[in-house]
Amino acid sequence: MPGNTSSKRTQKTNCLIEKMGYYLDLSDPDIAHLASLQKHEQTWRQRDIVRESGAPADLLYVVKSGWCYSYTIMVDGRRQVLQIHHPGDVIGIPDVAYERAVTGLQAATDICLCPFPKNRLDEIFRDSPRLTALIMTLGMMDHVVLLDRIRTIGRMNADERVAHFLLEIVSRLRITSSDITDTFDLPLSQELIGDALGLTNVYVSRTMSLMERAGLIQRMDRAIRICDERALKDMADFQDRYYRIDTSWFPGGTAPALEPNT
Amino acid sequence: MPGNTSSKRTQKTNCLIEKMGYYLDLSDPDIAHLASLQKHEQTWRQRDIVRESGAPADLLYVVKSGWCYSYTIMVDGRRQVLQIHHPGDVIGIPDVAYERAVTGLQAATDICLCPFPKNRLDEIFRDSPRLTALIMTLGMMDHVVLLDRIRTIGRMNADERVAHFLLEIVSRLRITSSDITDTFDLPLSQELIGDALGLTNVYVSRTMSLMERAGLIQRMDRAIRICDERALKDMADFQDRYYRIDTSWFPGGTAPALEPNT
DNA sequence: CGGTACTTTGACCGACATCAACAAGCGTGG
DNA sequence: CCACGCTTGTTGATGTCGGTCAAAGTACCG
Repeated sequence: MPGNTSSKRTQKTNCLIEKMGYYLDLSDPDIAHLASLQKHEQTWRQRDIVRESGAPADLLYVVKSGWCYSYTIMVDGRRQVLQIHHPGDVIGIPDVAYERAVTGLQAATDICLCPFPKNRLDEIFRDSPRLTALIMTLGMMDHVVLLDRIRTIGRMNADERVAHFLLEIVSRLRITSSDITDTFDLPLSQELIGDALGLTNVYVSRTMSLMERAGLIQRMDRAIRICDERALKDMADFQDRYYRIDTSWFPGGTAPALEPNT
Repeated sequence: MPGNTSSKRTQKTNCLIEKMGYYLDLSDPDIAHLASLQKHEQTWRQRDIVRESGAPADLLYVVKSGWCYSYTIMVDGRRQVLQIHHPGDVIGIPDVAYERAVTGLQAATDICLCPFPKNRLDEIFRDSPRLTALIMTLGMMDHVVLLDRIRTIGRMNADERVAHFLLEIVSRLRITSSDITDTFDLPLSQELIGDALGLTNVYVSRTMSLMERAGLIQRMDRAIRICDERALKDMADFQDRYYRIDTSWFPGGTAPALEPNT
């Protein structure tokens, strides 16, 4: 069993295995596989650029600690933040389809990532159909989260967007940190949040101030407390995409993976 | 055969195989697999709802002819169109992760789809790692297209959004119809386009009129002619995600699939 | 012919952007 | 220890892009 430190969020010995294990019973070989993806690790400081958009897309990354984000820059300099990556996430699955990275990758806090070459996926595909299915499923979850994001940006106004954003973050954190209830640290600038939601930093500030005054949330330093989760969920029409997935179709039933083929 | 119109575009004998074959040399067993997914077919009339959001997500669909789209409805009745599906597309890969469908699915034109149960994917995973990789890759392409969409909706103004939208459609059509150069039929109402781009039908109308007056596009009935593709690409910062993918990491090299494993 | 779906155009309005100024916190270097 | 720059958050004044509402025109279809 992956160890349990006393730290609140990031310092689990192995976030990836913990996250995967949340969804599925992992066999020993599967655990070994996952662990081997994290042999090499590398750290970056806050605001460091891990990978530029357009760079060769030969690496994937497992987030070991800290937060980072994928983004694109428009010709006129505007930025769109596409995804926030938390400990336990595998970054870059979509880039696998292309020779060059579609998005940039930047550190939101000091981070530790474990890069691994994308052809390592190939091994997993051969050795463990069950792990393959899980990795695919995690990719599809990301996909669905993007659909939610499109809906949010395309058809919701500022306060609904912010509410949705906060709820998504909490849901995500709750997977790997079951002790999180309503308060969490949000190490993201309002400019970043704005760039994720298609708003400006100024309007994010106004919106969050209003939400706080309305008693929906509370802010202490960079920590956020969700005061009225029910109300937030209602206003943002929020669905938790992280809580539960369908593993019924996975090869090998719900038991740990059997020996691969014949 | 479902009624055969004289139409020039959709009535290829097998769009899925054609599209897959565009990216990869397919082995005979692979072709057989793909063909078997399309044994059953079913037709819907324009505006019919194929599947409601929240329905059991046990089926995937291959589009045989016609256009349809995925969407979500907000509590206040507003709609966000998430994806347009063309002949050859596989619909519902992301729904595989969940027990219930995340999006609704509706016919934009009269359509013919081939539904197949999602556990059929399981077979493919076992039998053909190469086809597995391709299906995953197609899923990731969709993913990347969604990233583009987020960028478009989040940070671009109306004319840039429309330009991007049109270019994406042409790129997509060009995969399965190499004869399309600059003119194509666009069987989508402006309301639908607006719902896809986070705009209103009114403003889509205004925008397209302006673009026509500016000589960027030309409209005859429902057909669109891209008059100045260069200019459109520049204004929308458009990247073609469909033209070329990376298959170098696929199992079995670039040759037609070898016998699986060992 | 009447009904429905779709497009177009005009008048008006509002949500959010833009610009700008200020304050607070923090790391760095003297 | 203070000074400085940098990043971040807040608040106000003003502007604009796209929404809303409404009406009229057109095409299609039963």
